[in-house]
Amino acid sequence: MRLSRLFLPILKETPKEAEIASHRLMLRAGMMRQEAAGIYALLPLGLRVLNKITAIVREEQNRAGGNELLMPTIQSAELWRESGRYDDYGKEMLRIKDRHEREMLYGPTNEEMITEIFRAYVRSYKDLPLNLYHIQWKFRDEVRPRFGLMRGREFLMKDAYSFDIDAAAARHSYNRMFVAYLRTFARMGLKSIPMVADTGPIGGDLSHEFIILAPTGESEVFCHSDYLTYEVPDENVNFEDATGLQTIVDKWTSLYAATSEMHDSAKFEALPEPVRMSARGIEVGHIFYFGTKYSEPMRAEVTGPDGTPHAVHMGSYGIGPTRLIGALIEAFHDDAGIKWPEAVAPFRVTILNLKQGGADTDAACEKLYRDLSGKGIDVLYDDTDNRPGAKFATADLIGIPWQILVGPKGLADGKVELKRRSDGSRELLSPEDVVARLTL
RNA sequence: CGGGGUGUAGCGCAGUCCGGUAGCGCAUCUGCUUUGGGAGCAGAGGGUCGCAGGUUCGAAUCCUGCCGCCCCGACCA
Repeated sequence: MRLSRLFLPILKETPKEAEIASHRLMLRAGMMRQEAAGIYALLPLGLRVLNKITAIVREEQNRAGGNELLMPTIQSAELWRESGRYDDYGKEMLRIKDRHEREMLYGPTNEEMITEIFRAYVRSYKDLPLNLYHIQWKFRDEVRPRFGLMRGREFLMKDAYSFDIDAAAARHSYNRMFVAYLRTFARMGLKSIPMVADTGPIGGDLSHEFIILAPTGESEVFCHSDYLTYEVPDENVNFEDATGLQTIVDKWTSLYAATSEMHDSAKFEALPEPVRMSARGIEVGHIFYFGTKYSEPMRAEVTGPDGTPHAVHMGSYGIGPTRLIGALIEAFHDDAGIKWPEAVAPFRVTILNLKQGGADTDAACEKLYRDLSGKGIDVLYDDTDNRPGAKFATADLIGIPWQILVGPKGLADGKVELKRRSDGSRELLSPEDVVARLTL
């Protein structure tokens, strides 16, 4: 993509409504535009990041055994009356009426609908375990939306639902998601720590929040510092091996870790002082096991080996991809702008032509652009006629992991400069070596 | 939902107290020069002053009502 043709409305000055880094930087980097309180349009750069995030989420859900489908955003009130949540959910649920005065709602979550789909088709324990998920927009009418995408009212959510014949099998399903979540966040460059969580209005008795550490995080968290050194299972982890998964989950839940709401200061103080870590965190995922809370009232049953009906044991598992955009920026930025991890960067590399219109620089940039694009690399070529300083500022702001600086000085020696955004390190290389380096 | 702010050009702001027909910086457009850390000079365009009433010869400014948005708290993927 050529920058001259990319719709990238960057701002030099910070819009006054933005207080925290991610909100400020998303607006400045032209990633999104606010349309109403807690409601945002994603611009091309923001959408690119979101798509990278959802691709990783999807891969890991599929690897763990999930089946992707897509449920609608609008749901019927009747379904929610059946589960008893229509009245319980309160004002956070956006209720609307269609032209026939039928009561509808914009889904804040999908337990009811997925249960309805499940019971319509699944009859036998032989069809279990089953994990269904989708990635869909949700609406929760937050009293006070804030922090840009981090707490919007309309947000994208990956929500998965598991169905099992009994509690033991459900525990295996829960563990699949637990491990998938560890992997999902790690692939984005994030260190996530599972913490025992309050189950809230969704209900149930087994739940973990996945918290990533960021200095500007919303909540205060307390944990054993050894979690920072734990290895995340690699892609060869066997999700069918219930015992193996349980071992991993046991390890990741054995040490103290709690958000401030669940914090037990006596337990925490009992830890040796050097391993006590208190930090700021952002919740990016939440998993629940809630047994038969929905399957009983909604009669989602299968016939068991004994020939009698069994209400299925369910779990639900959420990740907020739009929130993750903000969380990633909170975790990876400096005064100059965003520092995207490569896995989620909108472009992997950007070429800065420091003398646009110069015969040598233009030719060198065009060749680099062709060569890198030809290798399937997401490359952004800054072919605008801005001065070098402006190009540096833009590249740093939008946070592309690799910058290739092509200027008359270096080209005189046949060299261009490869700069790494994350640590600012630079290296003088021939254009061929740069291509080789980036295609390793 | 309580408390506190705020609304003037795309963005950041001044002007409001003390009424006289709207200004600054950045951005945008044109031209020339410039090209390794947000360029310089010259010129140009762009605003129903959040909305609706009212007071007045005259309202961005005073009065009344409404709306939007932000921040702090209680609540949450």
